[in-house]
Amino acid sequence: MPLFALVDCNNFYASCERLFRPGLKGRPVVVLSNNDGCVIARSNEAKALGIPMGAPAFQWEHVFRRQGVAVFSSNYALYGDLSARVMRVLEEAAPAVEVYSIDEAFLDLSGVQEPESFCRELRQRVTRHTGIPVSVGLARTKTLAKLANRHAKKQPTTGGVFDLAALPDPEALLAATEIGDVWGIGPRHAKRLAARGVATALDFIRLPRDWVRKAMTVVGMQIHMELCGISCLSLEQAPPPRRSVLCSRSFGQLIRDREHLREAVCSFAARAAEKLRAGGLDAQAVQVFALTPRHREELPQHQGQATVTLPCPTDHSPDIVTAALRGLEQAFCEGFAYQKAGVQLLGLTPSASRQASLLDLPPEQRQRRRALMDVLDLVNRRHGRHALRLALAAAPERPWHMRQHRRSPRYTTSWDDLPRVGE
DNA sequence: TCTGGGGTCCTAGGACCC
DNA sequence: TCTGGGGTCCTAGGACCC
Repeated sequence: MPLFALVDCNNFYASCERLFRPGLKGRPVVVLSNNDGCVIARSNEAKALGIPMGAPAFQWEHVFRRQGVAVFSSNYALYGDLSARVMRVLEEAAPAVEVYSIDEAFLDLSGVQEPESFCRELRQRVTRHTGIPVSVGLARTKTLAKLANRHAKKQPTTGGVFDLAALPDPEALLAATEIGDVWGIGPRHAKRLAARGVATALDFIRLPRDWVRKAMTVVGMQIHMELCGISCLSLEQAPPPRRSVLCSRSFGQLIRDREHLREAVCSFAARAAEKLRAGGLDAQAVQVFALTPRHREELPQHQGQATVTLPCPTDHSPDIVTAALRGLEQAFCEGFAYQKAGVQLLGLTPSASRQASLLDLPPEQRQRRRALMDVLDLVNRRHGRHALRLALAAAPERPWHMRQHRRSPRYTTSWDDLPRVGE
């Protein structure tokens, strides 16, 4: 019988911000999304103030001020680095680890004696080595381990570790879990299920599996089985190959002007191409989209989108930018005020296995193009992401660039931002 | 004034081929 | 009057996750 543990960092981004500012201990902390748009992480104190996940920041500004909430723009350089440290501790301690997201990992503890005390020891180890608090849920399936983890987080009596597999009556926990809180059940399915009288995870497992399969596809059926203790999802230690690369942003102010949108799309395409090369991949197609604001019904709405297929797979920034701008010509409509745009690269294949094609350039020209991209990436790695950019790409001082007024220093990834002790 | 960004998977339906 | 069938590939849309 398999045994899974889910290790999840508590309020991860908020915990990261607190790490180098001991003065924030016990104070409410929130972290905002890109563009300082909405709340994406909250310390327990912030949760206690009733600030919901996803809350638009501007609506809560008065609470932030009145309650002395420490507010941060998101600082992914910091979170990514601390995440890697947490994962390293897990990998050193556990036999098999699947890094599931920036703040979560599944462990396979099938052969481990005394799994619960193993997890308690592991939990302390992570805190000792990284300063990040974590919770651990144990169960026979990944979906149940998620549930166990929620319980470990919410119930202080668990001491941050909860073993559902050792419980004599696991149905009690299912009965206490709202269906929308089950991993894989989103708001749409929760609503449909509610209409059928399903309020809890226990109600759900009592539905006939055939019905679930029909109404919620094989994905729903797997959730059903996993909640019943039948493991369908295995530990994935090697990350699956990427299928797409996306770069999109909301703008600090609406864009009506075609030229400005071209600049933005050019920057996004160039950034997407960098990510592509970093992963050693080529793209076969470039998709561009431009959207008007979702929450402004008084404005005319438009969702423009176009896909351009490349003559042959490439990771060359100018090719990708050119294709993106062609796509934009189709997606863009004069007279609308756009709030967000993006470039997505599709049909990814490893550059190493690139097929020779009749449309390919002669070898010496290919080498020159390759060398150019190598230099571009090298300079930008050494001197910052915008050090070298294509002529069409937006200058960083454009007014519609995203807002990030409250970003903390890059304490762990930038020499200039190292925390100072004893000042 | 102000509501994120980056991913995955599944299915249905159309195009296309033989 | 009557107009095949089966397979594959691609895409769009929907749903979900963190």
